[in-house]
Amino acid sequence: MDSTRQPDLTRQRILEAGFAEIHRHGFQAASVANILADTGLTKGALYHHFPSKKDLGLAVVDEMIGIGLVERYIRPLRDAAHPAQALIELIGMKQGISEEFIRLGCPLNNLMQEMSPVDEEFRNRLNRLLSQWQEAFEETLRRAQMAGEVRSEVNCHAAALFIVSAWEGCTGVAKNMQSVEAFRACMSQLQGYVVSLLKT
Amino acid sequence: MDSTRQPDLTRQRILEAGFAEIHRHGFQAASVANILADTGLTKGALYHHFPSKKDLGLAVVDEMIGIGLVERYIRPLRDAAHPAQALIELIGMKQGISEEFIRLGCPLNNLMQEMSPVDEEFRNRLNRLLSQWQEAFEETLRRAQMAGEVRSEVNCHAAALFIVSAWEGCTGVAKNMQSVEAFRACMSQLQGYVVSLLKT
DNA sequence: ACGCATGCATACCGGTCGGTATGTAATCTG
DNA sequence: CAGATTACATACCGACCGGTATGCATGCGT
Repeated sequence: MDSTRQPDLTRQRILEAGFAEIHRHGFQAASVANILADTGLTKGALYHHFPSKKDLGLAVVDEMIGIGLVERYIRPLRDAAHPAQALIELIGMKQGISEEFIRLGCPLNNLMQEMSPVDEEFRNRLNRLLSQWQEAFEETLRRAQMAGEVRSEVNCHAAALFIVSAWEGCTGVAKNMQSVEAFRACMSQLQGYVVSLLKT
Repeated sequence: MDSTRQPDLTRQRILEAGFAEIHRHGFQAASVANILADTGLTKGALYHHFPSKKDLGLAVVDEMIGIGLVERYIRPLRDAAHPAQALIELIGMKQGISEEFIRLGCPLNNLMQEMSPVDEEFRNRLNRLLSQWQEAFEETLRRAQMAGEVRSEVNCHAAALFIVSAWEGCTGVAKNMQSVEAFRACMSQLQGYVVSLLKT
């Protein structure tokens, strides 16, 4: 039996259940009781590892959403040998889009829309992730620009901001329409925008 | 003294206070008590005009957000003599963007992100507004296409979907960054996308 | 002028919320 | 092996939530 104490593992379980609950209901409507029910733990455990519900939420942002963002979207761009191609492929999204993701939306976008006007600390943490993402796009565009693939007059910073914004917009609208097709159609238009930045 | 009974006026006051409260905190976190405090009314008044908090929310969607959407964005497009120009100008947003709007975001987008996965009735009502908006863009693009201003191979339906999505994405990101500049920069890129649909 | 529906105010209720105080067993330290 | 600290479980609390039952005054139809 390894039913011995494994504090960092229980912490991780709380984080995962917290992420799922927040993804489903948003942060404010997320119920601590539900998180505990999912994990089989009790309040003693949660409030031992996290001072408050808000701290749990912030930890979910950093340790779940942030890490996922880097692994899924940022690192593939940084590691890409051919930046322009990698960017277009990433927006193409060969990787299966889970139904769940369409139904519940992008966790980062969800929390931004909900928490930004309400709590400065949330806003700052979320904004940090957003900036990382934007910078990854900007860096990729700049690399492609230096490689002569992107037109020299393109403002990479503004273009990167727009890509992030449009991406989140596409996921948001697709969530409302509950339509994977709409998402693909929308992202396809975004792909067209990126292509329009390339040299002919 | 006109402190006589004016039921439709009090109903309107509840709607307006409800809209403001929902805009600030979202629907689920919106407090009925706050709405009443803002109006100076009591629960008796609210639950006389609306069966439940949810019904008030749905009425806010239809009678406040929906009407505002039509007046501000849809009708100017329908009435425009020169569709392409009107579309680009609308995205250009000469009309002052209130700080409030940047801080709190687009009411339609906020509610979509919050309520779509949670409540089907909300999702349907919101989706109806979204579709109206998209159709207004589509119609405008099609008119411009028939006038020979937009390239004939452009898919007006998909382009309209993207414009709506990117628009909401821009407001969402600007809200998170709390930056009017970011919003303008982002919308400027969207403007560039629309221009790219025109004949050279 | 009278009766009755309408328009609101007041008081109250059960339920859920995040958070805390306390207890206790397991683990680490010396 | 003893003591201290860590890692939880249990029980409980006040605050707020949306909603309801009731009361009462106004305005309207007749």
